[in-house]
Amino acid sequence: MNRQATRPRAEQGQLSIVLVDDHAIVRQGLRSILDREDDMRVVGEATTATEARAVLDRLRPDIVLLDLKLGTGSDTEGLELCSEITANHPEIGVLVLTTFLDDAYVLEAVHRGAKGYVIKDVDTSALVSAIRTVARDESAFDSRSASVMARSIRTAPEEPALTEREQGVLELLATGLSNRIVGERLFISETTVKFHVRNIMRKLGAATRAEAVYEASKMGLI
Amino acid sequence: MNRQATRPRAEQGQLSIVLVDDHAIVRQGLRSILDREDDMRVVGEATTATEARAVLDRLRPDIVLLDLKLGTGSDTEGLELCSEITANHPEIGVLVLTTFLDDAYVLEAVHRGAKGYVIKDVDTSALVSAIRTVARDESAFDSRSASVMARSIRTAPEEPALTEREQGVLELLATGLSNRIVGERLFISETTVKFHVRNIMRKLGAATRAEAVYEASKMGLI
DNA sequence: GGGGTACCTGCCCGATCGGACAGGTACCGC
DNA sequence: GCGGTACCTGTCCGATCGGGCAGGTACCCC
Repeated sequence: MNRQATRPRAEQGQLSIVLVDDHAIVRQGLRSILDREDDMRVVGEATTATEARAVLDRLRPDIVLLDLKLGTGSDTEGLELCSEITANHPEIGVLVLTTFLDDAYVLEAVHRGAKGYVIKDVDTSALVSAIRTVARDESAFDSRSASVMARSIRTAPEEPALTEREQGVLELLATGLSNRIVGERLFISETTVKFHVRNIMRKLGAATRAEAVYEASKMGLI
Repeated sequence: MNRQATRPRAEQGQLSIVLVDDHAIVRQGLRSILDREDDMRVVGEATTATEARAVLDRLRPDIVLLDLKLGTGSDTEGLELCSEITANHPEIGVLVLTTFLDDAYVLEAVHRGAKGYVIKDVDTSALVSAIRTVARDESAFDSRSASVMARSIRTAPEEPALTEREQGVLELLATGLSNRIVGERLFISETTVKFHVRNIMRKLGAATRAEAVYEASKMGLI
């Protein structure tokens, strides 16, 4: 790989990088790829969010390669970590490097300040170049996550955003309960349940409760 | 890592290994881990099923580390490859090494002759030991996939196993179509659709179409 | 031939749904 | 106070669903 004209900001002219990923295999692979680049240096690793907080506080790297899916803890732990890093250490560039492309995750990561989003099946040169891009404080999104963002912008106007009540009704719908029974469970009238069901269907663009449940399930709402 | 008593069957007393994975990072990580073991040797790599067929025919390794999720092609491409390898080269040990634990995938892989199933977030020593286990023609399943198999055996009697027709009906249900419209789409009568819908609900243990769609969505049927 | 399965169809009926009306309370920000 | 939102309730009605009944064809395996 040829050197780039840009100059990183780390101590000896090298980009310092921390890896946050719960897969030893992946960390090993990244190390071995990045160690070949003489302007990059992997200075630390973390396997959990807690570990990452400590490591980043101490090492203050230029770049964090962050896998959103950390084995331990909740699904959103990686996203929360992402927020924290960009809030507490705005000088650190967060490059999300994860396995699957999930529309919601891409957008969420961007909201939370990630400077790039790359899927793990990119080839090594694309990854290395994404890191250099983030180091220049530019955005590095692979073509697929970029198209997710573009689609989100095009279709952004209409956001589902269910209310708490609707969420509760939706969850009971998914278990196959009738409006009357849902009402009994939530201590509201059947009429009110029908009211909420209609709003849920409208917000999710569904024609029937079955489709609403399907869409909600796809979107991870239930 | 200490040597094992068992003797592998490769040419110079080494286990020959082929990696099949579409992620360059993962291949790199595996290489760098396995190259440290003096009784193992990575002799080839493949990123697609087609490539894997050619590589395996030529190299006949002792072990294949196979990622079921190959970027290109259908979701089942990895599984089909698994069948082919065990059918055409029964002497090759297939160790599935994949990212997520999916009950259906574990069971399917076992059916198709995989000798082991390991999730990528295992630590390196567990992986190395799984490879040695498969080389001895024994089974190497991590605790989680083993428990999936155990659960499947316990709950095996009742399997959903939708028929093709039911699958087709289910997919249209999820899009919010009524029985009548589903019938029009599939060129069958509304009565027949109702017949299938009832069978789907029975098999999935659902009381309504909405619950059926939810369960199916959770199980990855749609 | 018998048994199993997937598949297809009809009729009937009560329960439920989806939607269109028309109301109400409570809280919050300007 | 006024607008906005979330929430709650009712009545009416046609369409749809869920389930019980009874039948059919075709295929494969033993």
